[in-house]
Amino acid sequence: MAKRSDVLELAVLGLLQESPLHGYELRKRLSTVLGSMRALSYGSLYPCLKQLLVAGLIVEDTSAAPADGPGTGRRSKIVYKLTAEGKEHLQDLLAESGPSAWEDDGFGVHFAFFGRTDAATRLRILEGRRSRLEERMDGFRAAFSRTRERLDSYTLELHKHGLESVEREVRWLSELIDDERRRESPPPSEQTPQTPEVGRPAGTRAESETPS
Amino acid sequence: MAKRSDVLELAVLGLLQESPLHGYELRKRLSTVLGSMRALSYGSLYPCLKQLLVAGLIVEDTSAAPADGPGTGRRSKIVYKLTAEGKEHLQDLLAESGPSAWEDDGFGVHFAFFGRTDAATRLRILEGRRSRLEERMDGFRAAFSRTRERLDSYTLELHKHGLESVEREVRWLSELIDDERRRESPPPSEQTPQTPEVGRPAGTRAESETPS
DNA sequence: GTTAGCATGTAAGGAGTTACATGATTTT
DNA sequence: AAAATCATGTAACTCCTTACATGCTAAC
Repeated sequence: MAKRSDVLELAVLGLLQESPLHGYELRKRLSTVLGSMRALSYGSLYPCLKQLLVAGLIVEDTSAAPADGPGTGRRSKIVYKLTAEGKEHLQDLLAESGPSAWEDDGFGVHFAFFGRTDAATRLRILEGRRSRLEERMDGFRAAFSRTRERLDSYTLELHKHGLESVEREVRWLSELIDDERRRESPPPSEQTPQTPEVGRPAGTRAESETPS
Repeated sequence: MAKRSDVLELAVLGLLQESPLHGYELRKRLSTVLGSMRALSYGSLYPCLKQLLVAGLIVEDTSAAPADGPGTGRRSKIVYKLTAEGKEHLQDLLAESGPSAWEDDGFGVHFAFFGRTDAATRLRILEGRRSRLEERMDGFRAAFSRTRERLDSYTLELHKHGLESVEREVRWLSELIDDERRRESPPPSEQTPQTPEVGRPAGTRAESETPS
């Protein structure tokens, strides 16, 4: 029942499912693949790996051993891979669609693994995230009108920019949600009822990519 | 030389300069006035106030005492105000234009108090923030082109949205910087050399507010 | 052969949260 | 008078970072 911050756990297991990795490489991917997540330190990563190891969710991948060292078990890299339990646990985490998947960090990580998430969960997470942001917008606007006159212009400008950022993300989410819905129940399909492009996840062409 | 997280310290001192407040009210304003900052708990705020108190930067404001209580010093609210030292220290913090003022949280708080910050510092902070974001953009784009083919569409979509968000903030900052520069050295002023609107900080009309 | 980067870890501590504990004031 | 909200605080705990310690490997 260890807590282990959840998002880090999901991120690590998710990346390891794609391919076995050692810690150093894992950390780099956490920065790049999960753009949302700022680079985390080894001081966080290695203890986390150790916990996952003792929990039996990952193991050292001996099949990738170079076996070129002299004598006793020499290896400079420790490559980890998921166990069966780890895969199962990852599925549980991916099926999670509660508040933890709507938070700034949590959402980014969950979204990054949408390719491995089932459609219904994707939709729940996107909608949860959106209503979370709509709440935040309401708070913004309330503070806005309540204090309208007695805010200096810089504070006002900051609020305006923040509000626009949130509105922008809501629009983005709405497009993604529409895409998901279209995939789930495609329109009556007036002609050529082709399969709904299973290989191509929704949302690939949102905003700014004009159809050539 | 206590560290005290710096941004919280700045936020508290900055708000108290505007008007003396008690802890409960202070916390509400931290959420609204400083929209960037998510609501922080009393478990953080009260210890911070205590530290500022023993550091001599704030004092309990006895002039605001209701004096309606029976007998010995009865008051349910503890109103804090800045001391002379506190004001001085606040000025030092506001003059800070290093990396701590470019970070996500730090920037928001510093920006919120730009009304009390001198022009040169404002410019340095805005430019520092912008180059920080440009670094982040470069990282994004590098990861983008390096892994272009082997990213699933959801991850790609996430990166695209993140990149566009940063680009948008950079444009916003560039407008603010231009405004600041215009205020500092107004153009040769072809006619009617009026004073450069001292009462109205720059950047009040960035984006989306079309001149009516 | 020495610098730079890869690779793995640990110990100490900073910064903030949750949960708890308490009581006053206002509203219903 | 009960319930909600205002108001102040503490203790334990979580999560993460910084700084340190170590050694291997590749490049110059």
